[in-house]
Amino acid sequence: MKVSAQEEYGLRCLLQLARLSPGESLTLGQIAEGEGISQANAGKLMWLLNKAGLVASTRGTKGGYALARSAEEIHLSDIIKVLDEDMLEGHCKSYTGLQEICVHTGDCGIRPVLISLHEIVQSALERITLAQLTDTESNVDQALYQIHVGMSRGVARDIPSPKHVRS
Amino acid sequence: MKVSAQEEYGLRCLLQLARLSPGESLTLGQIAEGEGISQANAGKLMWLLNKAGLVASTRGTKGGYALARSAEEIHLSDIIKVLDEDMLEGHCKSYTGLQEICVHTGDCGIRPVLISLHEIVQSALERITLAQLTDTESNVDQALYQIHVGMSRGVARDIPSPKHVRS
DNA sequence: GGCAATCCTTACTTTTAAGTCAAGATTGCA
DNA sequence: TGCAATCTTGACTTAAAAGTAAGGATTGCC
Repeated sequence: MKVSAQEEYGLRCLLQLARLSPGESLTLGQIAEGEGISQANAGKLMWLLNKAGLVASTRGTKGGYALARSAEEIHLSDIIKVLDEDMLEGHCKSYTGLQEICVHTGDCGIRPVLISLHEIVQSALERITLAQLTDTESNVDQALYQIHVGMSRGVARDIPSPKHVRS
Repeated sequence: MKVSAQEEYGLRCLLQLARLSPGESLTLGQIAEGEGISQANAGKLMWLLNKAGLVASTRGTKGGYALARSAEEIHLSDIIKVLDEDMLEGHCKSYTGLQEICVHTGDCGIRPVLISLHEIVQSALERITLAQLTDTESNVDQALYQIHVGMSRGVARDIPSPKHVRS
């Protein structure tokens, strides 16, 4: 249950764009340098994000990338959805997309759990915008802490508070 | 952000053991057959779970696997932790474990978010036991729905209720 | 028009995760 | 003791994800 490299770097590249002033843009070279990845790799990520309508690209000299809409209107859920291709679809194929068929048809105990987990993560991601990530970050920490606390209500079990939240 | 094949199948194998009556056990062959995977593959998973102290194995004829403690005492978080080797450790190495080093030292914006996400998932997993999964399952659906609802409190945003929860 | 800067796209290589195989070790039973 | 059933372990093969390379297409500028 990890964030893939594609998800992580795609998110990071978008973050660079989110920090630009209106009208500015970045070239592939600049984005790649900022993340310490190859231009080719950054190109692939930006292509995906472009195709999904999250970034706008202009070609030719003076070209580059910018967000397709304001950072306030882009939620992490949008981004992850794009970079995490084969989402849980199909009938009873494995959640990972590796097994096309599995022996558990219908009532394979853990499937509802996996789906619910996915929904929980998705809910969290829907509450965070790119704009929030460009701030001082304490903003996001607060939001995530809220979610954390929210979860613990109504269920009898202690949750350690996130260590990185500055009280 | 997917559940890996190893996590999914490991969990499923444990579920088989959780359904046994006290004193019973299953051989590798039985476990493998139950999941539709090869015996070799099941062997690898059980070995990991054994090493982590979640299952107990006995060798020789009449041997097999059983849970090392009661299903009520095994939380999904325990299981996932074992099957998802390189957890977020180290300094600023990528969350995915692929990049040993990255250019973002110190304040790489998204890291706190990734960690918080991980904690959110972990919190959810800590509230579900293997025992709950062996029940009618509506049990777990309820628990997860609670978490879902809990999250939405205190944050102004609509969350679609999980489709698979039978009202 | 010509050239340079840039994005676009496809095919390829490398690395990692997943899965397999086979030989070894342990136990129970006749 | 010997054999069959079982788990254990390490090396190997295969499949998927990640990353690279290179040529094509578009644009702006002189």
